[in-house]
Amino acid sequence: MTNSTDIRLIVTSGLDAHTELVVPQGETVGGVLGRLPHGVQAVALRVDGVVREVGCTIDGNADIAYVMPDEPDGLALMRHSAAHVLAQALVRIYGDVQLGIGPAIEEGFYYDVLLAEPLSSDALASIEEEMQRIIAEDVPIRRRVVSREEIVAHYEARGDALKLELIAGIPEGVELTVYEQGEFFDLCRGQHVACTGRIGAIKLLHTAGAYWRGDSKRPMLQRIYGTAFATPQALADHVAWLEEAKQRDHRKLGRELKWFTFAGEVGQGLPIWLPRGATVRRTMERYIVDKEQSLGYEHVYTPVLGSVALYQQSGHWDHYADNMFPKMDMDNESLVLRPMNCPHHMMVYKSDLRSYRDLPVRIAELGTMHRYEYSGALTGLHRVRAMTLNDAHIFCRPDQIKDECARVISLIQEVYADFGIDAYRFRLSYRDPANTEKYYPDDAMWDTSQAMLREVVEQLGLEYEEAIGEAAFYGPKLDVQIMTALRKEETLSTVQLDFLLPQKFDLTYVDADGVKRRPVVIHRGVISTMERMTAFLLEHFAGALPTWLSPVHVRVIPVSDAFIDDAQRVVDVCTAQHVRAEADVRNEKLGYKIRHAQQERIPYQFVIGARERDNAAVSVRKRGQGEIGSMPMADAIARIADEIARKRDGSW
RNA sequence: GCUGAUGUAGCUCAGCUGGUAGAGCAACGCAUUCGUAAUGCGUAGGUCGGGGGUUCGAAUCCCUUCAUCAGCACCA
Repeated sequence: MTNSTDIRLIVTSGLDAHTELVVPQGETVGGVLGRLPHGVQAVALRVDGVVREVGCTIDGNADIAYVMPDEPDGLALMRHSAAHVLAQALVRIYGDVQLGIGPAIEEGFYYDVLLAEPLSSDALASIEEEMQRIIAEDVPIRRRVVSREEIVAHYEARGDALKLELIAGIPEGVELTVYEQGEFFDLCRGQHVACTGRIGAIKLLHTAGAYWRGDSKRPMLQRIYGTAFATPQALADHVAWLEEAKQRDHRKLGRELKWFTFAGEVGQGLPIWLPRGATVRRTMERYIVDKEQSLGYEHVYTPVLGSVALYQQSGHWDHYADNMFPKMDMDNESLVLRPMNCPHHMMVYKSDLRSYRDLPVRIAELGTMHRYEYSGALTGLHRVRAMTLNDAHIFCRPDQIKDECARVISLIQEVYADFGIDAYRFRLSYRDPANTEKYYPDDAMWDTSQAMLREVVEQLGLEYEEAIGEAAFYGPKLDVQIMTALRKEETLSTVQLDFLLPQKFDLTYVDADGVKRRPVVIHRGVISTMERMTAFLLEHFAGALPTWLSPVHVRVIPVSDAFIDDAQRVVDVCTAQHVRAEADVRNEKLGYKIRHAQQERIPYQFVIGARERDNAAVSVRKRGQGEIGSMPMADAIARIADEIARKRDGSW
């Protein structure tokens, strides 16, 4: 018989789906798991869609599902608990450690701590050992509500100013909870796994500095990064992946493939494009300029220097002076290396009287600019101090905004298809109204422009996410976010609506009624900077870029010295058809040269021996595919030329 | 910029507690004239990131400086 205080639970998905269970009202998640066939494998329950840890009670009828240790929610619980175990280990080993915060993150967890001594990798190893011990002890993790007095007294006794500050930041009246495990407990909102033994496999990865509460004016703590997985195998797979990721690092590939270098003699963050990399860059530049010109963009050249007054007028000086190279006072001017191209393009617009019929005016440039990035921010080609942006500014009437944005978005989509980039997301970046320092203060302008951008994206039916506080100081952005091969998210393309610079530069056009009106500016970058795009492509393709973008399309390999002249003739035919080819005439064996061509990620190899010479043929090898066989030279070259022209690699 | 780590041949790295620098790959030379991911032998290459100090003696210990890496903060 069902008691009136009983509740009915239905497992809706996963293991034991469709199982029904009647339990007393107020039964715990742990109790429910104990009654279900596979409940012991789960780390928590999803109750009506909400994750509940084992100590939670269930107070009414509900749909439930297991939270398994290898799914994202389960991993998050486990990693959060692992962070507590890390803290417990630190207290055991060091005693007087102040604990900041220790959350689960995307691929693991960290804990920010204040410790008298810096942690060496040996120290990390012994902390990890202590963590293993705590996990082996399999102590229960219990949630307990505490009074403010009790918890404050505890942390005062421990001298933990960090925790005391966190507590002080929690409003009166909010319930304070701690999670206890053995002799240790941590102020925490939860949630956690049932006991330390439920934490599968852990590994501490590295330490780093991190500002307390993310504020560069506050002290720096030691952050210890680690990760946890359900099984040792899953952890081993992750560690192996980290190793593989290192092999795709664009700095490593850029050096190996001789695309670019950095020289201390030239300066920090100032890339030197070597011939191979320069060929890739020139290919991208010619491509995008041709494409933009075909779409009504007008390409210009403007100088890399600009007057400080120009940046004061644009407002950039107030926001970014610290990130510009210092000004040069010459004659009666103060000049800086330009950190962006917008003001120069404003002057292009202002060079003529514009009528409503002229708009939209689309001014584009491969704009070289220099920014004083903080030394710690410099990373290969990804963050540099000298860079060239595929930049453009579209000056249009308000009624043209949507159409122009739509055209930019479709350009972005075409370009990504040609570059072989298929996974990307759209992000609307808004201002953070609370951050009055960072954004131009005009609420009406922000409301209008943010709403307008959202409308464009919705009308195009694009999926998007929203990010508060990611806008430029002058307006909202539509950013195109891509996930790099190293699983870092970054912005490649951007479309920005700007009502501010037209005011600042007093831009006008003459409308149909003869009245001067204000145009709107759309800032947009499609292939980003040449530097950043090159870094991205190297990592994304692990150096093996689509044929049309590869620095060398074909390596011609004579079987022996006797065929050097024949190989050279093949190179000449390729070159005449704009197929980038070079011969490997070193005195080495065939297999050796093929190996090298493969390692250099050259898309095609032509092997030339007696059979080929006698038949005007080449023996084709394709990167990643191996030997394809002999075919007439003219056919092979035509086919590759066609792939290059279409920007699509075919299968042979 | 901040915290920590690292810096040895073009590249990847070895060199224990101080005793005077080594390997593989690459380069170059010679032999070989080769059929689809490494032919053999040989040669050359380093004031151990720079500067200062301790010491009879420093790649090794200390100080300082520069650069790089991880992360933080920043990213128009």
